[in-house]
Amino acid sequence: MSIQDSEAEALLRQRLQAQELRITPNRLSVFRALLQSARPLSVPELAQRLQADGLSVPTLYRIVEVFSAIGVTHPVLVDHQSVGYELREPFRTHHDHLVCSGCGRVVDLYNCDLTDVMAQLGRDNQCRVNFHQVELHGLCAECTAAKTSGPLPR
Amino acid sequence: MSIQDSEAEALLRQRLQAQELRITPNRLSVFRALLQSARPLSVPELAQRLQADGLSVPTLYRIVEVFSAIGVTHPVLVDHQSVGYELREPFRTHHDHLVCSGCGRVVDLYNCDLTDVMAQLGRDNQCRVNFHQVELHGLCAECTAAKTSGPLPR
DNA sequence: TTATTTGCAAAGCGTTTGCATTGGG
DNA sequence: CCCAATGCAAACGCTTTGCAAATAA
Repeated sequence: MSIQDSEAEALLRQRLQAQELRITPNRLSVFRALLQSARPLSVPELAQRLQADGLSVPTLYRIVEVFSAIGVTHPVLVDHQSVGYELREPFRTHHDHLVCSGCGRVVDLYNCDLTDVMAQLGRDNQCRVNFHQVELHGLCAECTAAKTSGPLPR
Repeated sequence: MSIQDSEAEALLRQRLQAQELRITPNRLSVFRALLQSARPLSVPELAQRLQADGLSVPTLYRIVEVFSAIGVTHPVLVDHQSVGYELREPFRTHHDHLVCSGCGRVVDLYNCDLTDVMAQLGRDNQCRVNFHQVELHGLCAECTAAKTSGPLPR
C-alpha cells in the first residue's frame, strides 16, 4: 500500500539524509510531479511538467538517477521504447499491468497477491527480490469480441 | 519450451509470409543473431555483431520493429536505460527477468511456473492473457554477497 | 565555509525520416 | 513487373559531460 502525500515527503527527506544527499527544491519538485502522476514519466515528460519551475534537463537526469539509486523510483519501459520513472512502494501502491494487444490500452491490476510467489522465485535463484512488475499481454474484454485475423495494419 | 534452430527459421518464414512480409537475407541475419544471443540485444549491439553483413542501422530498427509487431521478438529494458530485443516463445524458451539493482544486469529466470497464475489473473479481470512478462527488481546473487550499507558510492 | 547541486553550453549517441535504388515474389 | 525493403544522408531528440556559479548544511 501507499502512504499519504505528507508522509511520503517526510520519508523522501529521510531517505536522502540517510545517504547524505541534500534536500533541494528541485528534488522535491520532481518527487511531487511523480507523486501526482498516474503513470511513469520520462525525463522529457518531467521537463514539460516542470518547465515552470525552471529545472534544467541535465538536473532532471541527475535527480531520477539519484532517486532510483536510493530506491525511491525505478525505471520502466514505456510504450515499448522509452524509459519512464515511477515511484516505488511505499510511495505508491503497487500494481501490475495488462497491455491489450488489440486496442493498446493499459489496464492497471491492483490486489495482485504475487508478492509471495515472486519472493519464492527470487529464492530459487539466489536473488533478493524487493520489487516486482508483471506485464500481461493479451486482449481486454472488449477486444476479445472484436478479434480479427489477417495481415497486420501497415 | 523453445524449438530447434532449423524449425525456428521455418517458423519465422511462416510468420512473415502470413503477414505478407518478405523473407530477406537481412531479416534472417537479425533473426539468427538473436537466436545465438544469450541475452537481449539492442540495435547498436546488433549493428556491431552484424557489421560484416553490411546491414544499415535504419534497417535494423525497421526489422526489430517488424519482428516485435508480429510477435517474434519483444522489447526489454536493459541496464536500466537501453532497449534490447529478445526472441519470444516458441523461438526461445519462455523465461522471466530479474533486473539487478546493483549492477543492472538482467538475469534470466527459467522454470517459472507462472502461466497458470497469470491466466487466473487475466480471468479475474475478464482478460485473455497470451503472454506474460515478469520483471523482478532486486539484487542478483553476486550483488547480494557484495552488499554494503551506508552512503552510496559516489 | 565547503562540498554538493545546479545551469549552461556543447558534445555524443541513439533513433527516425525522406528519397532514390534494389530486389523479393 | 510491382511494391516492399534497403541504403544513404541528414535531421532529430534524448542523454551525458565539463565547468563555473549557486546553495544546502
